Amino acid sequence: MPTLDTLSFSHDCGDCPIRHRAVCARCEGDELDRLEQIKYYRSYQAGQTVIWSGDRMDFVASVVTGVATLSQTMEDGRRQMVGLLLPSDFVGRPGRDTVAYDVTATTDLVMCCFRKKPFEEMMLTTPHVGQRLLEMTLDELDSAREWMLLLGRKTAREKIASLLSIIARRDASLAVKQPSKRLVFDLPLTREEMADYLGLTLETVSRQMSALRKDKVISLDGKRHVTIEDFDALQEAAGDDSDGGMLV
Amino acid sequence: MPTLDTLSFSHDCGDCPIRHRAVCARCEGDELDRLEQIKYYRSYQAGQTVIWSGDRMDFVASVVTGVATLSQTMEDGRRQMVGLLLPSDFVGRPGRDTVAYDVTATTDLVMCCFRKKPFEEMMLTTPHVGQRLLEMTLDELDSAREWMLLLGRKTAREKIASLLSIIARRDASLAVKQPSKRLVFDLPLTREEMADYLGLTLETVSRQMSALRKDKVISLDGKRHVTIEDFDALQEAAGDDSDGGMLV
DNA sequence: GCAGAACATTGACACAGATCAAATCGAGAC
DNA sequence: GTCTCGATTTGATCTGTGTCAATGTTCTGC
Repeated sequence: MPTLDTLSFSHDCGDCPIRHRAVCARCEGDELDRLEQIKYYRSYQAGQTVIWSGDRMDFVASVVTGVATLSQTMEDGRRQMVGLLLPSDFVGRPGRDTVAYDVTATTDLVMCCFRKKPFEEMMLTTPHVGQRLLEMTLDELDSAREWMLLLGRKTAREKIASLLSIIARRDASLAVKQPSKRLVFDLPLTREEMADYLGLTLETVSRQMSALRKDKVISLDGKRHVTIEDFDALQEAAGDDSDGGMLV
Repeated sequence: MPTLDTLSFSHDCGDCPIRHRAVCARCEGDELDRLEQIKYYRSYQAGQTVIWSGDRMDFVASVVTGVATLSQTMEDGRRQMVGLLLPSDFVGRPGRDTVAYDVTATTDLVMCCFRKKPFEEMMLTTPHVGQRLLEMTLDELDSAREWMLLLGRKTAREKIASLLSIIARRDASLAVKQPSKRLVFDLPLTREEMADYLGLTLETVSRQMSALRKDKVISLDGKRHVTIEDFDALQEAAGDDSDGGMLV
């Protein structure tokens, strides 16, 4: 079960967005200065492509606000999303200089970038940055594997419920603090993007959203504003090996 | 396109199997001695479970000979393979002490293990071990994402062709050196395991294997011994964004 | 060589989700 | 307000893969 810890933000970072996931939590003095020197911000509009697969990528980055996706496309146009980047997520591969995926902004997006060369040099001299990056990569590998279970074995309804649950856990306005049960958030994805995430068609996504609404698991206000009426029922529908909390 | 480099063995390691993927290629003197001290071998028979999901795992390891799988199971028994470990592959997560997947030997298996605690200490004092581990983890993440495309968007025939191509590239007796075209190897997986890899049922796997045989893309000698009659046709059938070689 | 078990193939049929098509909704432009 | 266009929903139908069931093959131990 993914710990809330790895999923939650940690906005104690003031000026240094990469601390969103605490890459430099243990950096001090000099090291912070060095990070400051190689960092800059980039903004993209909803729908804009950040980089195309195969392009040279000369920076690594952390999402500050907005949502981006990684996706792969086959020659005939079939598309599969392989990464969903929410605020605090990291993108970029120290040690490789072209990207293997299209990176797209699905909402307006601000990223905090670090020029790659100096970042890599910093990794060599500052071991805990590399260690933190390893942890983050292992977490991503875990979530990729969870995603594989979803793609390979879950039904359409379970896929939708899983996606809503994933987004809710990270994105839900924490204002609504009722431990589980009702959660409110805005979907950062179109039906088509949801379909690309889940390995479905957009029509199936739409039908299953309607079905969950009819079953009173969620309710919709407009197309994007979602209320999860019963989080436990949603988890149930997601087919997750739950036990809800940390019991057992 | 996965480089042959990341896929090929590197058996220049003599006594130190972890060098299979060159974790300690740059280790010398003292460091090698330390690795020697914390290492030991384990053997498993085909079909044996190495560890169950949720168990404590107090070692990290490298596959010396044989094949192992990582898989996830849902409460109702649906199963998805999420990792395939061939010789030279690494398993284990420094920094986390329980496993999230069942690890199973699908053939007789020998692993070279390192006790985790001292291995982690070694990572702290020997940065290049951590760096190499980061590279390996990033490679695994790439292949997990390739796998996600397969699970989410490929047809049954494309899935089978992709799997055969993946195994062939790593496993094929390199004796048969004809650049592409004919390749011979033994499948290390049963039809059911192939199905768990691909998100299919074993019946569909069997039917598609028969179809590829009828179309003269492969031929079978017994159930397990496979000859790829036309590697290009197989790649074609896999729907891979090829261009076959390094042209373009 | 034979019995039994595990593994694999093949067939008939069912159904979840894809495809094709049409209707409806909603946000911005004017 | 209302026009427009993309996003979404809904409907009708088709199809690839799953399911259930029977049969065939290969390997092991005796």
